[in-house]
Amino acid sequence: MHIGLSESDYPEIRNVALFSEVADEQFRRLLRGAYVQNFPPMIELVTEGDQSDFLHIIVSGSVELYSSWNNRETSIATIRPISTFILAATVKDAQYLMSARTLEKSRIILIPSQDVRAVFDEDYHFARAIVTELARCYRSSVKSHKNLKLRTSLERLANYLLRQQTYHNGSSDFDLDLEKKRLASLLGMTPENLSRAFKGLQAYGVLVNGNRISITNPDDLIGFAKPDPLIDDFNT
Amino acid sequence: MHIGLSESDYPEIRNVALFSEVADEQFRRLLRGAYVQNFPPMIELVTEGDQSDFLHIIVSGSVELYSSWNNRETSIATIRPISTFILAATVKDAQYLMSARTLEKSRIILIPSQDVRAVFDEDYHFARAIVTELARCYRSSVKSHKNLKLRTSLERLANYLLRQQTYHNGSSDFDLDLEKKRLASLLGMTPENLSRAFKGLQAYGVLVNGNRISITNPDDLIGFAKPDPLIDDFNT
DNA sequence: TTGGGCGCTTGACATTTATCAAGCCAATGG
DNA sequence: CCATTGGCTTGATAAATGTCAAGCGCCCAA
Repeated sequence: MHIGLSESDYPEIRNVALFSEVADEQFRRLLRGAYVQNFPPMIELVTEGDQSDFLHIIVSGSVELYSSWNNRETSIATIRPISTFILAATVKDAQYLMSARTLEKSRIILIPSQDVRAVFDEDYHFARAIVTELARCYRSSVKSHKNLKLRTSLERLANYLLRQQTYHNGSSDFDLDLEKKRLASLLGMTPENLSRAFKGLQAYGVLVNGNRISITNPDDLIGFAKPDPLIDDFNT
Repeated sequence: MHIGLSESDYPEIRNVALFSEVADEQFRRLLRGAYVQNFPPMIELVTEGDQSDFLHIIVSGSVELYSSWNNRETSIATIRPISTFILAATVKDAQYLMSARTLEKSRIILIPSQDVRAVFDEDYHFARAIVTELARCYRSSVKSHKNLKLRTSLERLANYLLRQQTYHNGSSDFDLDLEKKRLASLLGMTPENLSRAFKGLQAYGVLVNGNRISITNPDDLIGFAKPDPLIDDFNT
């Protein structure tokens, strides 16, 4: 399963925003100790509480960040290409706060954490990129926090659907790209409650057929969901 | 109310971790456009949605970060000296995601955001300090998220009290340093519910008398709260 | 000094959300 | 092919949390 990086992988990685501006010498240094691996679904990549060994970058597939306490578990985020995850632990040389598992067959780049910290110290562009990425992650976390505390589960679901619709270029029909039980956990509710919440959104023109969502009356749904860029726009 | 910085303020600011390693020249540049201000209680320092103009550093007093949506408001964090706040917006040159208000009379340093970004580009030590601080904030936010989703309100209160006890050097008696209605909002519950939650913790040896908390049976409370460093330790 | 406001508490009640149990259905593997 | 599994849904019920209304006590300003 472990495969060292070959030169043919370099252009793909260069395209990751984090690396696009790094000087060639530092770029090679970063990748010297790196691996690319293909993982099957449902493999635990990272365990919360472990020391940060590698910075992970997902190139294809999807990864769930989740956390456990006292026999309960909750999904915290779903990561899709091309993105890093758990950068903060790498930067701080600290324990992981979340676990990570593949949801599908996924291709992941692993860069030793110590190399990331070393190159951070040497290459200004890389440092800048790390800060930007960290700030983005932090702001996503704050948005998520606001979403949880300021909205009911029905409102969270409504806004989730609107975000998914945007992601699917505004199409009125699209497929959920998560199992419903994971979506429930991500939204902070039980699967049973999610099922009922979908029913509750029928009143606002949401039709559900298995994984297929149809939004028949967007204005109605928007009127209910009241999406807010300071919560729902993951780019700002 | 606006007071330009004088040289006598410099040592105080130097002690802020963010600035302790910055080269003299860049340090002076940072402070050239900076202000120190003393604010009365309940002054709104930052409004969510506004563009980030200044990096704020609290030197004395306390500041509440909060957020609103659809006529609801929630407290997100309380900031105490010496600490920055809303660093991510400054770094990204983006809108504030949270509002901030003083809770008490507070002394705040304001550094123009553009100077922060400029010195970041010039001074490696400052860049390193910013990344460390950002990572710390991000991790705090993740812990907070876990706290909210994995625990009931009673468990959140119990763990809050244990953290406060630690903060007060493990003393069995201490005063709450927040109004109860703000504590309720911070913990994601109503004041009524908080009032009942305090009653519910009597069973675990928590006595409440106004703002005074006595923890008569710490082991019992710990047994119930199950504190976890990956949620409750704000230093890791 | 006193009246009003505010924080806090309490009780009664409503709503939201979770839990438990059962059943359906599609996918999977023998 | 059938049996099993797991995801999903539904109904009944329970638990957690919020809302509304009232009252107490403290502080502060008229």
